Amino acid sequence: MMDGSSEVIRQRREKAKALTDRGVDLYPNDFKVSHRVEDVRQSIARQGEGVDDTAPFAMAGRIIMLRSFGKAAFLHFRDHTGQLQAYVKQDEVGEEAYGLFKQLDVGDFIGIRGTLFQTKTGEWTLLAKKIRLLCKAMRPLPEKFHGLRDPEKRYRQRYLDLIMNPSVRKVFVTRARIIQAFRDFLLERGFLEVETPMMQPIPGGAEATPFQTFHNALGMNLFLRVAPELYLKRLVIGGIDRVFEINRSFRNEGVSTRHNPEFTMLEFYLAYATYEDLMTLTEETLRFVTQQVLGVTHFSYQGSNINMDGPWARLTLEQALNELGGVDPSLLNDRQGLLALAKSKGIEIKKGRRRGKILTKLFDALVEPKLIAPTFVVDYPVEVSPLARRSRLEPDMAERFELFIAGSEIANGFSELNDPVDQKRRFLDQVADRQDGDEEAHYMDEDYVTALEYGMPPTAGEGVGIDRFVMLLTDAPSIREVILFPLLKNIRH
RNA sequence: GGGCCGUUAACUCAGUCGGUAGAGUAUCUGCCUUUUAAGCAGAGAGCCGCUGGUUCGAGUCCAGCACGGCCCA
Repeated sequence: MMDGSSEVIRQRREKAKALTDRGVDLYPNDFKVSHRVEDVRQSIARQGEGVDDTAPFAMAGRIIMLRSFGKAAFLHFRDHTGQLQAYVKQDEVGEEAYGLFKQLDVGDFIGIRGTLFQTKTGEWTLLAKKIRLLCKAMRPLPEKFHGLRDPEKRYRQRYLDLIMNPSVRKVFVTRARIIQAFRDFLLERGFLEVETPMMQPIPGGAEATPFQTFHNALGMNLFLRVAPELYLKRLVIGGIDRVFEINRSFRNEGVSTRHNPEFTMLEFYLAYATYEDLMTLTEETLRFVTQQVLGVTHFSYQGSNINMDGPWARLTLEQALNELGGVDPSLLNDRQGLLALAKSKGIEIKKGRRRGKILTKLFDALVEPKLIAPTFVVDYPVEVSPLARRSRLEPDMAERFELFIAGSEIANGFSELNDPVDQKRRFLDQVADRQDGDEEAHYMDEDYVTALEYGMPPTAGEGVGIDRFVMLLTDAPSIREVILFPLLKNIRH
């Protein structure tokens, strides 16, 4: 258990004490590394049989496997770039050093000076001339064959997960490459990357419940942002007319396989563009990232084959509800009828919700799981899109789309509302919704309206759920598999 | 918030009808100087998630709680 009194841990402590008693420093920091495992692999690949077997190497890493004989041993050690076998024998290191070496365990960090040779099976191996302890591990690693499986331990002690499960490490390398590919794509097109406040006096930019906090010195309530949107648009007003941010937002909601209270979003804004332009750009971006990371533009996600080649399907919200959700078109403008339908499907709609909200709730339950191939859903009611521009043809509709892949919302974008008078009216509607008990409704943001009054060029903007997209490209069944330290409850005793 | 499932050695897991705790790996001891989940022989290791209840007796049955997983809202 975690109290450290188990037999294995007691034995480690005794070994550590025995080493200390013999004058061994358990935690030195003066070992200089000349080569990483990757360097050795590359040099072998380059030189093949011609590798110089007298060249000295100084290498370091964690012992991850140890096969010990009487007076010799094979071990595998690992650094960030890979793992390599080493051979330690008494004839080479001497009796004294070999005696100390016998006290080392799997999990300890070591430094080895030696030369390369091939074993009789042809495996390139570091023959130790000198071996040193660099850090004593006081707890044993999980078992080598089955690894660490308990999901709770994997998340709470992610370092063990990373040591024991190579596929986990691969997921997070892929995650980093995905983010890099998004960044490369946008920088290439002249976007400026910025950072805007995560602590906001008025939370805005999404319909979501915020976390609240308090600044002591300023005596000021603050919210963790639910989206960076309103700040990024202030930057567009300030003349940065291609701008993006990749960072955390926070929503005070339950956790699930698709929701973590803190999550990573890409938001970008492009002036002189419309939501139509944005859909085209979204296809290009996501195809580019997929191609960069996977080398192809198709992949399998949880048994579904996903092809990112375009053009992607486009459906209006009402079409989707009708054709995929089986909602009778005559009901679409009948609030009472929609409420009855929701009730019959077991979908909870809180009191006083307007028609648009009911439509999107029905959509989430009846349509979203069916949108497997990349699909844009367009034409959302204005009342659920308080920051989006009205359609010129249908003023009750917003120029807005959401992108769905594998039954999951991946992106949300629209032509931005830049009419300050309309924006103020929309905020007032949201305030009314909030008074009707909708905790997710927007707050009034007078300062943002003032900013709009200075003039924002016609602009289109979008948010992309990075964690969800990483799930797709890594075939992860849960968002916790793509977040290094997902939020878990404290263990109470 | 609701439903179902899980929690046993450091790790991965068994544990029958309620009868006093098992395996593999790891660890420890001995042997072993080219192994590949090394091998052979031996040994030690447990708050059975927590609290209560039923019972002569609970890992096992019941209730509550905690944490986790999946599904639903």
